[in-house]
Amino acid sequence: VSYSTSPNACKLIDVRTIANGPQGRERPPAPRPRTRNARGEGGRLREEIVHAAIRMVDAGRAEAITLRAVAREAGISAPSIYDHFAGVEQILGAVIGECFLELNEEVVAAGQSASDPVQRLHAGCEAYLRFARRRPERYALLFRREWPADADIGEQEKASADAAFDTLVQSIADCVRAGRSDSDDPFADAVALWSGLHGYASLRTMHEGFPWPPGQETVRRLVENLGRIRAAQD
Amino acid sequence: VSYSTSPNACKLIDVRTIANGPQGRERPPAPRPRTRNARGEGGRLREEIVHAAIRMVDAGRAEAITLRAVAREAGISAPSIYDHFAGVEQILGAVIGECFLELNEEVVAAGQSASDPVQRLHAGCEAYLRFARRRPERYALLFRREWPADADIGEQEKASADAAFDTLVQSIADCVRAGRSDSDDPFADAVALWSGLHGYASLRTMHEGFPWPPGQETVRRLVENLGRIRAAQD
DNA sequence: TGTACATCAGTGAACGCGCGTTCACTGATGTAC
DNA sequence: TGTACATCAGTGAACGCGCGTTCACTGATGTAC
Repeated sequence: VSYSTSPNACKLIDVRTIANGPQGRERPPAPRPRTRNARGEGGRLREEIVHAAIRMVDAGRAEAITLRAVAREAGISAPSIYDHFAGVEQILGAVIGECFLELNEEVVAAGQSASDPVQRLHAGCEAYLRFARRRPERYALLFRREWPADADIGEQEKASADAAFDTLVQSIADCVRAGRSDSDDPFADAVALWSGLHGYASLRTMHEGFPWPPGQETVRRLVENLGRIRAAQD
Repeated sequence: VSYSTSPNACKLIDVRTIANGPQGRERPPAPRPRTRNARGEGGRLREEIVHAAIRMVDAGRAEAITLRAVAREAGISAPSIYDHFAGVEQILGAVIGECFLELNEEVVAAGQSASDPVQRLHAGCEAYLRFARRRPERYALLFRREWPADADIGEQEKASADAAFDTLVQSIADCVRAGRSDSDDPFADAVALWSGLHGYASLRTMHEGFPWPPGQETVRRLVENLGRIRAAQD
């Protein structure tokens, strides 16, 4: 049953025409009709809500995320949200959790790609910055907002964050073992390197007018200097 | 003429008591009465508005900044704003401009404090991070929000930003000249260093639970590695 | 096999609120005559 | 010196809007008897 031919749709249009008087205000964009989930599948709406919110983030409308706006984007009525979330903060928490997992998984995967430890370190850092460049709105959501107090970041997210940061620490430690880094404290140097990566990702997207050094130049400096990489001896 | 004894104040209270019915809702916090500016001094209100907004930022209520909320904080009626600003974005632009000047001036001043170039570099970077630690809400306003499109950052602000960044570049260049840095490109290294400082300032205030290395440890690593400082030869 | 009922997956209308913006106004102070 | 007037620095009431939240409801689908 499509929207334009359903009896309900006709009724809606009639009512609005009358309510708006003869001059007739512009009709709001027709909400695509949503076939409700089958019995027992009600939980699917939770996913749909989260993905509607992610679509808003990706479209640069993160600031406009409200309970009603997410409901509109998801094609449902506002009260339906409450079956799945206590409020808009919980939705944002779920969005942050999902994006956070995505970032961490990409970093970990990249950190396993090469055999040379210096290359692995570069690959992990580049993966981090690639995410920030490919999904600037998601990255901003993750690192330029306060996380809602009850974001309820789960064990899975915490573990993935630990794994991603550990990729960095271990890469530096591997470089030390291979005689390619002078780091005296891989953890402390990883903290500094993460700071550098985040700062660059953040400033780069914010201040587009700044005369940034070209290409991978800054990443290279961050990784080599903060990872205390020593030239290969071959 | 104090609020409680002025005829106007009495009238207001009466009206409210009647409007709220006999049960009487809680009265809103009495707005301290504001003696209006003298004739010809109307421009002062602009400053008062900006400082009301800064107070809100410092109180952690930056997200709650609206035209009406700023007016309340300033002790004036909402329409009075329009004599001085086109809207809340212009207020925020002025706030950002003022905070930006403050940060840049502190960095420049610190960068002139010592005679040893390595000490000057450290001093400038520490001043940057000190601002972020002392005024975390202002720092977040400057670097974790989009700036309003019509923020109208003036020439003065641009010049001070250039001066502050130049302090960084010149400090590194001075270190090179003094044989204390291996930098082959002070500008590119300053970009990396600024990234590191911003990233650290930003992450440090955001993720308080993280096991940050103690004290100045991370700053030291950022400055020495990204500034490519060589040990003194004495 | 039929049928009454329970459950599920939502909806529509309504509420009170704070918001941005407009409009006509107020009351003190300076100024021209 | 007096007085009418202009200007300045704001105010108060009102508007329409989108918001979060509540409530009673709807209509399809499964289930017990």
